Amino acid sequence: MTDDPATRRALKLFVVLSRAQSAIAAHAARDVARHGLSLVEFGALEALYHKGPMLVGELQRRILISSGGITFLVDRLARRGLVERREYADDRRARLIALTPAGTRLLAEIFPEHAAVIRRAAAGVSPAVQRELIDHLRALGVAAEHRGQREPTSPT
Amino acid sequence: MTDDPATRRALKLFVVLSRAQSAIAAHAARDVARHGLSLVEFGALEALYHKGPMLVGELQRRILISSGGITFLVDRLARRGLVERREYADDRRARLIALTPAGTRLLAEIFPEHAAVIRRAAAGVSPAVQRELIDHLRALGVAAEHRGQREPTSPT
DNA sequence: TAAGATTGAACTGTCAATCTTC
DNA sequence: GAAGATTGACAGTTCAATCTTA
Repeated sequence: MTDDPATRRALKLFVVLSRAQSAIAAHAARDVARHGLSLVEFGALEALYHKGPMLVGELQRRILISSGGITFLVDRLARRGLVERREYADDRRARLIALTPAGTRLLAEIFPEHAAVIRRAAAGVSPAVQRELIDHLRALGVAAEHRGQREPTSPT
Repeated sequence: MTDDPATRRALKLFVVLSRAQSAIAAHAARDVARHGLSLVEFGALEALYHKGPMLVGELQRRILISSGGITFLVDRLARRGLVERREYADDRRARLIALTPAGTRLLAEIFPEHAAVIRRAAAGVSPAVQRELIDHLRALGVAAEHRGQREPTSPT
């Protein structure tokens, strides 16, 4: 595979990181599916529920989806009466997305149980280990993101 | 959001876990895209490169894709001449998937640089922290997977 | 000219049904 | 009847092009 121990370690880390993420995501997805929602749909609703109305682009960056994807997603949620588009006076190109009363009610109903599902899925490791994981994963994520800031243009 | 500290911690853990995974995956995807491959395509080729030929179902479980998805993926890779389907004498329902010489050459060419990309993406945390992360994420992932074994039937 | 959002085409993945072999 | 693989219909995403406003 590779001889260099640092490289082997990094590859292993990426594998276990991906597996753990997908194992917990599977629990989360199964839970929200009971209410006819995908994980991405739930993520958008949850962001609006906890942060309040936000611009389409803000929501897009928060849930890591393409610009075309966010438009289609908001369409879907709007068609189901869970969110609505509002005009944004400060910049008439932009639109504000907000939960409708029905959307707010739905989230108030399903969020607590969803949070409990995540809590149980993570309960395999102790609180102390969870705290360590949070710190270290945050550092790992931030560093990896910053390394991506510079585009893959060849240095002239 | 939630008052219970254990629940808050688990939600936070899931968020940083997802962000770290996707930050590293973004580097990996950008790297293999230079060769016209998606991350899933690369994952399948890499499995075959390091483990040798395997049954369709084995490959499917290894890269976490649906049964329809694996057939479509193998079709794509076969059309590009990177893998081939072989008959499997022990069970004539099954098929063995193997890299072609061209597929093997491609992986020999791109794997080292890909591994280096992952190594650099993970370099934001020290080797000691990486080792801890590997152990704890493995425990977290295994526990979360096992909890999924029993279906969501209510306890009687 | 650029930035925010949307559109339409193309692609990738899932799901349920099916075919073959066990 | 069950298991391995495939198929076809469909849902969800991305990408490039476009429209509107800054």
